[in-house]
Amino acid sequence: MSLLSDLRWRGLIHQTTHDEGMDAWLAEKPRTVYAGFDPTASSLHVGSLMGLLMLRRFQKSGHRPIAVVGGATGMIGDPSGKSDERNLLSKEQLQENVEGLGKQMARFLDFEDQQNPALLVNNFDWTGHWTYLDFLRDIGKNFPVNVMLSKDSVKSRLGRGDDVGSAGMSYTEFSYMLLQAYDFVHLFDKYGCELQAGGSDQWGNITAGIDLARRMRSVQLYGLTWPLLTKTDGTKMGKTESGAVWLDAERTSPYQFYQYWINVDDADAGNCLRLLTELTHEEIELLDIARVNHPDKRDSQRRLAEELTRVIHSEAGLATAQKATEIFFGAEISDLSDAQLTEIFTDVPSKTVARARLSDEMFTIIEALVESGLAKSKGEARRTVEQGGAYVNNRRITGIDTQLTADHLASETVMVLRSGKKKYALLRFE
RNA sequence: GGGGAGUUACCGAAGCGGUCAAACGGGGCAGACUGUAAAUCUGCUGGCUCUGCCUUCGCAGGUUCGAAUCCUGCACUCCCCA
Repeated sequence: MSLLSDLRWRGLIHQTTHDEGMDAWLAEKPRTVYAGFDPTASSLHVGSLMGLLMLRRFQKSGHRPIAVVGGATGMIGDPSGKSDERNLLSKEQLQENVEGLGKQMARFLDFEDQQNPALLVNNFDWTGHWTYLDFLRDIGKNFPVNVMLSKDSVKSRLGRGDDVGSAGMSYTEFSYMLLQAYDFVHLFDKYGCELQAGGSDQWGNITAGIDLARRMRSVQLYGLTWPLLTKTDGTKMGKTESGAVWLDAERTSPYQFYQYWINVDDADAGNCLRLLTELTHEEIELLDIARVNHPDKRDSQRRLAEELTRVIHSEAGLATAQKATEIFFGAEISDLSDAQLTEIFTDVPSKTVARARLSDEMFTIIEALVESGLAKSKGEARRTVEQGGAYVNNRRITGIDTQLTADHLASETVMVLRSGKKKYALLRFE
């Protein structure tokens, strides 16, 4: 099956510039394809997954992917899909973000491949040196304003001009598409890049690049967009109550990341499997059937979480996330090492307590709950125990007067306390 | 400037001399149920060295054997009239 028909089957094609000929064009020889990434944050998040995976799919089919971070365009702010003028980031902030993003991309793309290594570039490198006059002469000359005005990204903003509060767009943002269009031409010149992929909101910018290349170089370039990743309830994928789901383990631990996908709605699971994994069509269809017959097993979510966590946090990160899941959902904790526990409970608050208290003093479950912060007062701790909500190493503690001793340690120095179903805390005895 | 109403625990809101750590609702916490969802049901919900003691009812004083409840002053909020 060809790459393009696979993408179509998955629902990953929103629009292409050549619905008819692109398949054959891609089959003809390895092509170079690029997608852009917005450096407004120092880490990639779930929203960037589509682009990264798209490039990865192309690379696996033998094409050469180029990831472009928008060091220059990020300074301007892409108006596409935005209802308001964007705040500009400082150059230093952008530089930092660009570096952060590069590291994460290596998880998706192979930069070492002999045949078609991926490439990571920053568009500031070929945009930064332009002077305003030169840019207007050489690039701006090729942009008819009437065409620019007809782009959706511009129209939707201008239409809002008479609304109170959110007025129009600045000249800066209006110029954004020139920069992105020039990126495409530059990448064609330097790397022979002939295809640009992007989210459906990038259509206008992509076609602007194709037009520019036709005018400046008399070549025909290609473009395709993928649909926006949304949930059936209309909300954005990758958002939780506590904020975005990041691809950086420092911001979103592998466990949290894994859990996010485990909790995907049944209604969204099939779509996610298609859009975000590389599972075969057969396997996805089997999961569809399983989801209808045994929704409670949640095989789809499990598989989705597994695939994505593996790509982003590697096999080891996946193992940690799964072990943590097992433990967070009730498995008794014993015979683990400090290191293992620390890894599993990265998201959990911990407190250090003098080891002597385990042997010399009376250290009761009540004190432990208060000490760890799980209970605000001894009264609250007492209540929790009385109601059967107190656990040490996931084993329920029933007696209010229960003494904790070295026997209650889950590892060399750590004890795992839990209040209720999900609230955990660690006590380290040193 | 004049007149009136109010200020109670995390929030809303009862209580108007002892039986008030203070009804009720929401929230929160725990338990049961469950697919790590939602709903539902049950219990708890000031602190402590816990059959008792301590601190809470805008703030400061006072009356009384005894005050969240009565009196005085102060602060803030709201409403009405100018």
